[in-house]
Amino acid sequence: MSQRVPTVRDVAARAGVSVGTVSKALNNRGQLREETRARVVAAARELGFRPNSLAQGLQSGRTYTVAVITTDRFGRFGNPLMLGVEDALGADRVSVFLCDTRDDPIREHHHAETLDERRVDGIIVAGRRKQTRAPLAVASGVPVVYVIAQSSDPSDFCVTTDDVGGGVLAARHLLASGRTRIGHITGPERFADPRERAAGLSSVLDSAGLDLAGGQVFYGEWSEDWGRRAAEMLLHAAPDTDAIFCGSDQIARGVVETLRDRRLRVPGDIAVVGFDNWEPMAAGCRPPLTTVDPNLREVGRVAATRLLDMIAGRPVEGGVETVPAWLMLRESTGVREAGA
Amino acid sequence: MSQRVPTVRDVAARAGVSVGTVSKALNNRGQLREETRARVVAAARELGFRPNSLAQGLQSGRTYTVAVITTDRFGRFGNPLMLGVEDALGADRVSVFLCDTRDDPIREHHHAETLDERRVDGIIVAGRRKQTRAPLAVASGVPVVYVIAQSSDPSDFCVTTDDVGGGVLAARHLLASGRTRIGHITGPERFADPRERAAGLSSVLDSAGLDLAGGQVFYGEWSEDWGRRAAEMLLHAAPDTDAIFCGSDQIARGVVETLRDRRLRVPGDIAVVGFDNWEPMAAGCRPPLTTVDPNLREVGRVAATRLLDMIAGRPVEGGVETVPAWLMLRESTGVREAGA
DNA sequence: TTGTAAGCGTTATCAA
DNA sequence: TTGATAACGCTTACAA
Repeated sequence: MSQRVPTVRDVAARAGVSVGTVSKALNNRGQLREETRARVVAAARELGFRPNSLAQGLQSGRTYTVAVITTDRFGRFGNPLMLGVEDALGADRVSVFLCDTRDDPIREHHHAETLDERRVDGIIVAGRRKQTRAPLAVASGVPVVYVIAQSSDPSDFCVTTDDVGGGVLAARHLLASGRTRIGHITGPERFADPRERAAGLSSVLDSAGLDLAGGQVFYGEWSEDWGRRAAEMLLHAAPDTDAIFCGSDQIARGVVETLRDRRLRVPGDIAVVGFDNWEPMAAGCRPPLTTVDPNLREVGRVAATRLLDMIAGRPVEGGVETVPAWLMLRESTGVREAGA
Repeated sequence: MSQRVPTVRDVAARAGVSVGTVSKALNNRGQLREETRARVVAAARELGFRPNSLAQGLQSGRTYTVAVITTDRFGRFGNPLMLGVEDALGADRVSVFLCDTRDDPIREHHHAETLDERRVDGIIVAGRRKQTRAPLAVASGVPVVYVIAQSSDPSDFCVTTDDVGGGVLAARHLLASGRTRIGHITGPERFADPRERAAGLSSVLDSAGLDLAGGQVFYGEWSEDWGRRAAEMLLHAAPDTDAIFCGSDQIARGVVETLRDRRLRVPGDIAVVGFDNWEPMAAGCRPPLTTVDPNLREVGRVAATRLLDMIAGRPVEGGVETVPAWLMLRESTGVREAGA
């Protein structure tokens, strides 16, 4: 099976030089006759030589490897984040260990140990929700960047989404489209993310001298079903509602369904804004959903970039960096139909 | 920043023994006085010693690392697969490099090179669709397992989903629920996956002496919108249809929406079966979708297990191993309501 | 029972 | 311009 892989020594022998020369030739270091360098390069190619990165890492102390520890790789959350991480890391030939803790502290600890042993250059710890967590138990000296969930140690660096800003974005857009009776249906009140989104909405409504339709934020679950039920409740409390901002695209789907059942047109009678920009959910909706994109890909990119900074020894201040959200415009907030 | 990490030498010094003794003590090898072993272990713990896995790998030729090369980490596909892979690998302290090619051959080649250099123990190449692809261009001798997309080299090993079987499952279930006028709406005809699902359905209908409602398979796109449009077409062609098997949960969502618009009850008038068991789509549907689960987690588990076999030198025959699908029962195929 | 030393595949230093 | 040689941190014969 496992045939012998050529080493610098093999290349050296074939090129008729010493191993030191091979190393210099292949890494463009030191002074070498051009002819020699060419001969070495040729020999290396002929043998299909690939430098053993373990040996390189052992010698250099750098592994060109970072790990992403995530509590959930399911669904909408982890994927755009990973994309952004790879955007930033890919250029540098940095490879990514993916570690899923499945929300289990034991697993996390286990992974942290393994990563220590593997001498990764840095670690990105990604949480699913905005909350404070204990710092990762890893060898001191290894750079760590926290994503979304931030470390309880204020000297740690964290990058996160702008949920308040997302709420503001949605609210301003609805006001600009001429809506004034805006309701809000979202996830569990015990989580910070939905509370921040609601805060963003409220701040805009306050400045405009408007009240929340239905007189309250409808906190509930992250499900379509909650969207359906809450929409009933909201419309019961405030039948003249002309817009609903939803804390997730899933909730928005449920809301839209209820509206359709009630023969209310979207956006004709009621405009709907979602949150997440979870493509299959938002684009598949009828009508397609205008929704706040939390910019997770950019979050990932920023996290990885800062991590590279730290690895390179460039100072990165502790604290939280917030990445702005943006609004994906689709039809659910389109201009009111003529005659509506 | 980067403080010095303790080595065997440090542990040896602290325990007052030699490095060789440390190694033996920590790895339970050779004959050692129990007292000495304990002293070494204590010293190691006090120093927070973690063996450098690069050095271990260099020396042993094993890195306890495998890579998963995937063409798309988006959405429903990659996540359950990765879960299964980690199920099988986790026990062994094997870490996973995640490489996303973004469907770009250049990127794939680039990743293959890097993985060669890193001396990964094995590689899982995951495609999104059932098709034949060129073998991964990697150093000979490195075990590779293909997932879903199979290698054109018949001596390579591939594990894949049972789409024919999935179609059979759906069909039998519908027949068993008393449906006889079954239509089929699915994805693009140019892909093998939807064709196989259709073949499974047809085989069952044939044996039962039944025809496909609407007289044809409705091939189209993997979108809700296609589901909506195709449902109209199907009902136009065959108004007495009493069940629709859909090639994806997204399509099924669209179908269900059209049925609701037409005041047709699901499952009362028409039963609907989806494909994928993509939780948020299928469970969020009203009514929740009965759907074929292609068992991707198991596919991942099998792939990783076979890869470990190959790495361990246990022979694994080339060819394709098919993992059975199963049916997730929800309400969209429930018993007909009384009086319907 | 323990210590010494060679070797894994690189890179880097210093001589030649 | 090139070649020896010593690290890097570990495991493992083999010697003590």
